This record gives sequence, structure tokens and C-alpha cells, in this order.
Amino acid sequence: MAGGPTGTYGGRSAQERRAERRERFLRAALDQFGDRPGYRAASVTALCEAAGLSTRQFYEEFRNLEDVLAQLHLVVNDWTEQAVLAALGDSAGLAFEARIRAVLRAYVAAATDDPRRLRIAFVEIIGVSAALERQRLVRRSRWVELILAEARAAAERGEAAERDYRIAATAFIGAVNGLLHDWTAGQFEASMEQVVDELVALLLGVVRPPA
Amino acid sequence: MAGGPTGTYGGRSAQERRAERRERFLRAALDQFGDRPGYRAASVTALCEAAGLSTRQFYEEFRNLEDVLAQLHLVVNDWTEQAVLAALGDSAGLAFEARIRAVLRAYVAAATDDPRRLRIAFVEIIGVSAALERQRLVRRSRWVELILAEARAAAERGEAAERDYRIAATAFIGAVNGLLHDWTAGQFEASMEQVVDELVALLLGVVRPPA
DNA sequence: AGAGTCTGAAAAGGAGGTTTGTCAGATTGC
DNA sequence: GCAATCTGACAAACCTCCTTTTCAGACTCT
Repeated sequence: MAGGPTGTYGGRSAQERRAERRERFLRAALDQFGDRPGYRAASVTALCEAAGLSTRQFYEEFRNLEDVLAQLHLVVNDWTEQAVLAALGDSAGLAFEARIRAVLRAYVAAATDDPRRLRIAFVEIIGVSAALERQRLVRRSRWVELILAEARAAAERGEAAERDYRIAATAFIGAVNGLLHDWTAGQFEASMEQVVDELVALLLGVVRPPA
Repeated sequence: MAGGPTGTYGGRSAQERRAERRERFLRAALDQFGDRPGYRAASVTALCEAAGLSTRQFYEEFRNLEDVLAQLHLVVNDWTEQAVLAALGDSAGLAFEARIRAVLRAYVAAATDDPRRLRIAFVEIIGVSAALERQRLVRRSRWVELILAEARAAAERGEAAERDYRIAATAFIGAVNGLLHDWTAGQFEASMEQVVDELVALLLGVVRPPA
């Protein structure tokens, strides 16, 4: 009874070491899953090799590959969500259209900033499993609620028509995602400002009462 | 030198037999791929069993499972495309908004008619391989061109503003698909007419010049 | 210095899938 | 009726991957 089971090793605590390995796995997964051929062709072995860690350590941090993808999806989603929340705060004083534009620009910039993140969120996550599908829909519903809250506030200020925007908000999210996906896939040439302009126009068209 | 290599067997020609087996494989694939757990969990063996045919025959008709998925995707796409083209023809005389509504209703009805087809087109096809991604983008571009042609015609009749609708059309397609997916996934309760109404409003908002 | 713990590599066990080859029996044209 | 062909089932060969376990060496604390 002498050895020190305090958990520190290499100068770091057990927690620090675990966190760092988790980080390394997630970073490697962003590379492996976010680029062709993506998650479907990925393997635990390859991921570990890319992360410079062993399969043993992998199974100490994750249950399986899908677990990694799920966590990565949350991280990626948080990233864009933070960007939008920040933009919402910054643009609090602006007029409706300018505010919408600022927020949408922030989202588009954050989402397209790294192609791998975009691919994780829009492609790799789709149709993997029932659990991931649930997680994705839960996350999406947060976006819907965010839009609904803003629409309510805008309606109170008289900047938007008063009605139930749930379906419209869902459709709009689909428009944003579809547009970003096709844009980054090179389906059409456009500047970010053009893309944002179209999205602003689309949103204004929905929010404003019909002529 | 006596046996008759004419190809007829069981009363059918070789072509007919091949076509029928192809049909049976595709029908079984619609079941296997279009429902959870879907294409990712599918196997040649299970597909053959469901089709009541053998793996040997499978490899005479298809290169591999992805080949089946690709062909199925084309079939599913043709289905909705035919529905829309028919609606376009039928509504040739109607006013702009009524026409848009008729066509969108036809699309929504065709797309949601069979959940398995919808899932193939919107979920299972995503992120499988570079080849399938190409095929999907090619098919999507046909929808964009269709919308662009209609927008040009509408602009000539003075029913829509004259401008480049390519980006807007892409966004709109994303909206339609996203909305249908979330709707059929049970994210919100709505009648088909409500869904169509929202899509019509969205499209009119885009097409009409800003107030 | 030494008991006790943590690390990372390697491998073994096990499961599942794809694709090709074989073969007995059914069916054809002559 | 008979040779030639087609059919559908079966299984063998092969491969890849996941997951757990083992183990020698590095490290920490007393």
C-alpha cells in the first residue's frame, strides 16, 4: 500500500487527460466524418490512427462510432447557435430588416465557415439511426422555437403579421439549409451577400402580410 | 446440337423475365430501404429473401446494393416529376396563384403518398457516396430548371417580377423538402391544405416584388 | 527505491457481409 | 425423347470490422 492512486499522470489530472483525449478524438472525427467518404466509410481503427490514440482509449470515451458522430453533431450545432445568439444580442437595437439580415449573415457565416462542419450537420447526420434522427429533430426544434420567439416579438412591435408561424418557420429552416448545402456543393455561383439577400427576401415575404 | 437457345422460358422471353425480376428486386428494396433501419442496415441476403430471389440473380441485375438504391431513387423521382408535369398541363388555363397551388398540391400529394418513397428521396439517398450525391444534384437541378422556366413564363405574363430566380428557386426547393420531411416525421400537426397554403405563400412572397 | 497505477500497442475472438462457384432439377426447341 | 439451357438454392472463400483482453513498460507518490 504505497503507490499513489491520485490520478495525476504526465503532469495532468485524470479529468484533464480524458478531456484532452476526447478533444483529439472529436477533432479527428471532424476530419474523418466531415470529408468524403465520410461517416459511413469510417472505422474505429482509422479514427484512432488519425487521432494518434488506441482503440482501448476510444472505448473509454465513447460507446461506438455513432456516439462520436452524435457528440460531434451537438458541438457543431452549438457553434452555429452561439453565433446566432451573439448576433441577436448585437443587433438588438436595429430595425427589423437590418436585424434579420445581421442574424442570417451570422448564421450563414458560421455554418459555411468550415465545410466539414457543414457536411456533418447537413449530410452525414441524416438517416444514420433512429436515435440520431431524434437528436437532430430535437435540435431543429430549438431553431424553430427561436424563430417563433422572434416572430412573436416582431409581431408585437408591429413589424410582422400576427399569425401562427410554426409551419412557415419550419419551411424557412429547410430553405436555409437546402440553399447552403447546394451553394457549398457548387450548384450555383453566388457571393455570401447574395445568398443572405435571398434569405432575407424569403423571410420578409413570409412575415409580411400578403399585399 | 439440339437444345433451343431461344431465351423463352416459363412462357416469357428472356427480357420479360429479367424485367420482372428487376421489378421484384426494386419493390423489395422499396420496403427494405424505405423503412427503418433503411439502406444502411440492408444486406444483399435480406433483400433477396424479401424479393423471393437468390443472390445469384441479384448480381445478374445489379452491381451492388448501392446500384439498387440509385435506380430506386430515379424511379421515385420520376414518380413525383410525372405528377407535377401532369398538374402543370392540367392547370394551364388557371390564374397564377391557383396554378401554383394546384402544382404544389400535386407535388405534396405525390411525395407524401408513400412514406417509403419519401424516405428514399429525402433521407436514405443522402451522403451515401459521391456517385449518388451527383445523381441527386443532377435530379435536383431539373427541379430548379422547371421552376425557372415557370418563373420566366410568369414574368412575361406580368405575374411575377423579372429577375434571376435561380437562388430563390433553390431555396424554395429546400423549403418544400424540409417542410415535407418534418411534417411526415410528425414534428407538427397540419393538414395537407395547410402545408400547401404555406408553400404557396412562401412562393408568392418570393415572386412578388417587395412592397 | 518500490508498490501500485496508468498507458498504448497488439492481438484474439466473434460476427456479419459480399461475391463467386457448384449443382440438381425444371423447361425448352427440335 | 433428348441435348442444351435456364433456374434457384446453397455454401464456400474471403474480407473487414468491432470490441475486449492482455501485457510490458512508463510513471507517481510515499
